[in-house]
Amino acid sequence: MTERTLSIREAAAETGVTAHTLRYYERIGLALPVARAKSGHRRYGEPELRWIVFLRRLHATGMPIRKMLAYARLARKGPAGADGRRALLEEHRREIKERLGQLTSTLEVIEQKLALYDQLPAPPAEHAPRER
Amino acid sequence: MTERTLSIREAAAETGVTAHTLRYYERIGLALPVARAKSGHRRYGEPELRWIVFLRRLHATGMPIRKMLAYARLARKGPAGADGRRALLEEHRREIKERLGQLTSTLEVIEQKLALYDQLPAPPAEHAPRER
DNA sequence: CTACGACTTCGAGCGCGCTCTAAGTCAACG
DNA sequence: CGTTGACTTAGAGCGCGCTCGAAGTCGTAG
Repeated sequence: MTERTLSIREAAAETGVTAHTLRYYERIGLALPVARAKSGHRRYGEPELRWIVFLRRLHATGMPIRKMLAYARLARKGPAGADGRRALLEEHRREIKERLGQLTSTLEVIEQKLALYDQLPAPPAEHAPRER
Repeated sequence: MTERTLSIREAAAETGVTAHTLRYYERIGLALPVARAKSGHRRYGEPELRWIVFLRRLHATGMPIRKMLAYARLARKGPAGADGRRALLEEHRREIKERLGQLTSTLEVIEQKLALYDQLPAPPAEHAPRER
């Protein structure tokens, strides 16, 4: 029943960010001040880790820190912030879908270009191939 | 048969970047020095526009400018740079696929969270909902 | 008791990709 | 001929998201 807690180094390894970044997130208010050992050292539990991982997901999919911050503030308000959180998530869902489309269409463009390298005797010309 | 050329402003509108950015791309070597009117003003033709659009696609899908620069240099070498260009494109294809996976899995996470807002009487708790 | 190493805070610094400013030139209009 | 306005260059500045350095504290090993 002992709760497993991690040092900042371990938490960093677990979440895939650096210890510097964990402290940074805390000081800008993206994460709450975490529990401390009596030495003053941070101790991370499961909920903190899950929160960081979720933030990184949002960030990796293009959400800027300012928006994550807004979401974090709403989360701290509990039920009162539910509508706002939902709106932010819906907005981000839209943006993810947009990015998916962008990636997919560029993937196609690249596949086409690559196909040229396979099929042509001479490599495809690119804009202004001369070099002086 | 007259070639249609655009001013920097028009080219910017056409490609979706600012005139500032067009000049910036030229000075860092991402785009070749473009033709000039006798006034000294830049004149953009079709190939230049297509090149810029392609660069923006690469960039929008996560390619850093340094890599685009490497690609541009290879393109200027013509056939001699074909292998290198191909390798860069293949690498970027891999990264795009990775990003697609990341976006897709995060999209699922968000869909799940959103589903909670629809089904629960109380909104879902988030890490450390208290606000002092 | 001492030395070590992992932690702490605070603040400065950095790489990226623009973005903007200042000062000047040129062409066309009235 | 004078004004307007779109362009030119070179270089400084900026927002983002970390990243690092300095200086100090704590707790365990030898």
